[in-house]
Amino acid sequence: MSEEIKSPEEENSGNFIQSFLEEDTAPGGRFEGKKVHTRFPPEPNGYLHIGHAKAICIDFGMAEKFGGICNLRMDDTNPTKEDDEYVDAIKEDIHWLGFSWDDRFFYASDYFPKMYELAEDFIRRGLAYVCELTPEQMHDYRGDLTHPAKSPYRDRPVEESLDLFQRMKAGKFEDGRMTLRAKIDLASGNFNLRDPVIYRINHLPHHRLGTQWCIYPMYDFAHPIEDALEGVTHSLCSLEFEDHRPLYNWVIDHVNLPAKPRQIEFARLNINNTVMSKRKLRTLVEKGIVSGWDDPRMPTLCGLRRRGYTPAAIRSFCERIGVAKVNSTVDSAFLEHCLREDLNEHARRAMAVLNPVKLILTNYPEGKTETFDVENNPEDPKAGTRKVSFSRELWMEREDFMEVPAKKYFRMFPGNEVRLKTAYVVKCTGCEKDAAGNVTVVYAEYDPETRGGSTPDGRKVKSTIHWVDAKTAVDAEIRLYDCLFTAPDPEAGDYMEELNPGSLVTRTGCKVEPWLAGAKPNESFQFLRQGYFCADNKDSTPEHPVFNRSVSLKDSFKKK
RNA sequence: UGGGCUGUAGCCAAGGGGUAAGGCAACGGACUUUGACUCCGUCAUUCGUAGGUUCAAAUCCUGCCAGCCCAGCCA
Repeated sequence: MSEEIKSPEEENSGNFIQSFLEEDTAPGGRFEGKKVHTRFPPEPNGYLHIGHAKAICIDFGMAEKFGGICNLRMDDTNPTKEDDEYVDAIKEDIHWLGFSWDDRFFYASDYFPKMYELAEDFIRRGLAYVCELTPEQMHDYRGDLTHPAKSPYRDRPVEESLDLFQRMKAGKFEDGRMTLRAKIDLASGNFNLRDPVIYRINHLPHHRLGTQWCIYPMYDFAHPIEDALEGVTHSLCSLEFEDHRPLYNWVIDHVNLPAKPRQIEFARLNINNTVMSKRKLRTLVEKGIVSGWDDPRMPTLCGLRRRGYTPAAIRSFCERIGVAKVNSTVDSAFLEHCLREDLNEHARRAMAVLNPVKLILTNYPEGKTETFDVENNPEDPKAGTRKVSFSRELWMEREDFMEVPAKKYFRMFPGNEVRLKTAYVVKCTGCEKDAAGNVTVVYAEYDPETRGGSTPDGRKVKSTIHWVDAKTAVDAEIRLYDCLFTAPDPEAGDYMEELNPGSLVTRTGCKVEPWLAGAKPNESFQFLRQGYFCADNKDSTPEHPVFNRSVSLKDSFKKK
């Protein structure tokens, strides 16, 4: 009875994180009887991009799958680059993707008092000490792959460390003067364990606490505590934190908190030819190479949104690429596929001529106008129909006409019949050209017997082309983005200077159906055979509609 | 050179002793009032590599090779 249709979630039949969660919540498991509790912990120092979308889908998705919950937490432990602007943008983008955290929105900075208390406790227990090495000395003393680190202050008396730490907090020392370090293992092959710094002095004002603090906990100390305080069971993060897990566990083991979260790492997302580094994206914005974080060429969520990408497509993509520990690079064609799939189902069809040339039906009465009903989406009858006007003079796509047809070309050329979508079958009779040889008008005769586009005599018409009534058409600007902000060669290393701004062609004087002038921003349309477009949410006005192309259609005719 | 992690098709990715899922891409073909969509078919005798254990190995064992991450008072 029920048809076996694979949903995207079923496509990949599970992943290793899921296995861990099943294990941990099963009888006898580490978190038996507890509900899975994850968190998404962005640092508010930039906008979220498609790479974060993967993490969000994993963090929120896994919790959801196990009937658990996921917190949203701003990991604001370093005031240097953080800003409230980013906090709001991050929340908006996650909501847009379709995830919610209810009342579980937190700031790491909320826990500063508790963290300070725990740090003092570490000192008292001989687990931490104040170190006065300069950053340069610290580096020199760190040792190397085969030689252990040196730390002259590690045996400082507890009372002395405590006093210095309290004075650090009181603002008695300038930035960099001293640090608090965890006393772990100077000889460890894992550098993170060579007495890592856990508190540093920074007199920059914090984005929400101002100058309340001048010492800030480091990630390795703060993060496990944040997780434990929130009752997180599974702290999912990316592969580069694997080496930090022993330190994460060390903090958890030595801190007296009931929750014992488990860190699990997975590979972050790479997409070929796509810049996926927050630092580089920020540079593009700061240097003015793009118009902002939401420039439609950016792989940021707000950029993709403005470009016409849908939350459903992005989530489908994230679910279908899977979760593993291999560093991998997903083909950008797959992202595009997921978008087309969603848009094909949901985007309304519209007629728009990107590169117009006049088409005159010489045997159609002057001054006459008729109206056709066109389906808004043949994939979805519920999308209804709309009225389209038709008269003697129309706009057609310049590339839909060839005076001398190429082989395998079966659109408009003298003597050939084509169908004007939903209107009539017309036969091309010729064209008019200017002095330079450019086609200015295409002439054709319509067949009154074919109203609606069907042929009563059953003859086949090879091609159907789109058009817009010249009498009612509206001028629009259409931007054809053919790729995201790219690096020409992924192997190029630090290619900041070589970033390719993405291929962008702006077409003005495009002709669109009149109702499109009032299109809602971010609603996607399929401009027949030209791809999917959405009204630009910033530059579009009712007088001057602007459309961004999200993705083109696959065209099979281009290969011959 | 020390530590950690990873190798299954062009790209993702399941599978964890019983004879290589699925998706993308590609390529055929059918259908089509979008050269789109949809549909059907093809696409790994073999799982980095060399040995070993076994009736049976992508799965277990050993060696080797390759790639990624780590020496911030970033996260």
